[in-house]
Amino acid sequence: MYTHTEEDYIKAIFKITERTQGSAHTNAIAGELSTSAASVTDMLKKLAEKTLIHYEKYRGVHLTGQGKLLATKLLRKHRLWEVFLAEKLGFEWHEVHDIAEQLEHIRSDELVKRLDAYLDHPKFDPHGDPIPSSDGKFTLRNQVGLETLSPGESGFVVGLKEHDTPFLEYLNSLNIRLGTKLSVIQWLPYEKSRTMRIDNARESVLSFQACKNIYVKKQQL
Amino acid sequence: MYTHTEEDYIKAIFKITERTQGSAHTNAIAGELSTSAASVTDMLKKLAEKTLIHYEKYRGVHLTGQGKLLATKLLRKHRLWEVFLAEKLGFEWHEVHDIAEQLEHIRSDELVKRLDAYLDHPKFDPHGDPIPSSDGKFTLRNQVGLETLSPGESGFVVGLKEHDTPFLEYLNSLNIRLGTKLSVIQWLPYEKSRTMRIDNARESVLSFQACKNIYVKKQQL
DNA sequence: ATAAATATTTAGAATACTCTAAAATTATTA
DNA sequence: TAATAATTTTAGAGTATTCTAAATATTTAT
Repeated sequence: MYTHTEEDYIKAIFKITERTQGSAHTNAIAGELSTSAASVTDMLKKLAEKTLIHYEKYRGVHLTGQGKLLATKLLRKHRLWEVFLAEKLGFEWHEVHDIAEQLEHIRSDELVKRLDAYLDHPKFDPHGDPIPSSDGKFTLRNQVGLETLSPGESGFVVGLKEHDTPFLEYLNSLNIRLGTKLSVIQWLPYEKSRTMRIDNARESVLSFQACKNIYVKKQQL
Repeated sequence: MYTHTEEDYIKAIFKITERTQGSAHTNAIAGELSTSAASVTDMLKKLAEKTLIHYEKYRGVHLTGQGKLLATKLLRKHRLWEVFLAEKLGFEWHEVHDIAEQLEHIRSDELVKRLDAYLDHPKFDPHGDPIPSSDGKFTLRNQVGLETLSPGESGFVVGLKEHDTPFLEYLNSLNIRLGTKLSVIQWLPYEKSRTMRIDNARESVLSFQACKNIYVKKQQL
């Protein structure tokens, strides 16, 4: 069994290696967990001893198979709880993360199994992120960044790249959520922002940055 | 904010003072938490500093108003989660305690509020224990121990005194649960056990000890 | 290729919680 | 009430996690 803290480190390492496609370095982990590099070094030694990571001094770390399985189990729990909070308790998508961060540490395989069934085996969480199966497999999806759509093209929101609270609240205020149809009206030269029609109704300008953070499934014409 | 461990101590003290109507002594707390008396002493000092308990050396402790409020908040969370686990996820009553023990430490007032509403503001948990309101009030009930019923009298199970797993599994095997109707057929001289009719069907012998652990609402004749 | 900048590790110490063994206090009992 | 038993506290130390500051290694820039 692993401590709460060890689990947080494994999740952070998983997140970083996803992002960088390589190994997670001390400072990156320290940044992710808002702790000091020295604390990270201490913990890396411990995690290496428990064979959750491969660790070479000064060279960064990556997860072992065992570490990866733990990471996906945590991600699975986190995202299942997010679905529960959003769908059953009616929380908004920006409210679910912090609570799920706590719930993901609850230890009970049976609980996860029953929660999954109760929620009807969801494949994606309220932010559109895929929920790994119990053996660590993710459902893939053909999605593109909203910024790749040309004027005249449309897509449905299927996920987000980053989901910090301010961004989620901003999307909420524009009535953009999972499943929302977005149609590109025009590309504006200024900061590469786009004019967008939202669900065939309201029109709004989205920055290039915002578009890059929104994944859509392209509507085939 | 209090640590997980501090919360466990407060719950233990609450439980003991409920039982003994007085103050909780070091050894009792150590027993309840399966820890050493020395550890308890350390923690009592800490809890006293945080004004959660009144503590006099060698004299035992009792909760302050602040401590009592914390204890009932924890109990509320624990029991609401038990209802969730039993009613929504289909766990048996002997399976819910350990998981709820973890879930009760999740910090979010909003979560408790929504969970309560989602469960339709339950007043009792799956063992029949009352769920305190958010301001710490308990719903009372006119219940008596099953051992007080004379032959010919009947009652409906509304709660249990102790609920360790073996006892709960024993009751399960007899098809005794909350709401079950129990009719006393006769008192047996041997160990004061009773012959009982269960839900107007099956007949079974219950020990005096078992009867004392079952609370019933007497059926008025 | 060396100096400077950056990243990482080590050393030493702090906090939270735990323990065993010994000392102190309170309760029992005869 | 004095001796004994039981309980509680203190002392000293261990594990887990964290920190700052100093030392070391690596990378970058000249």
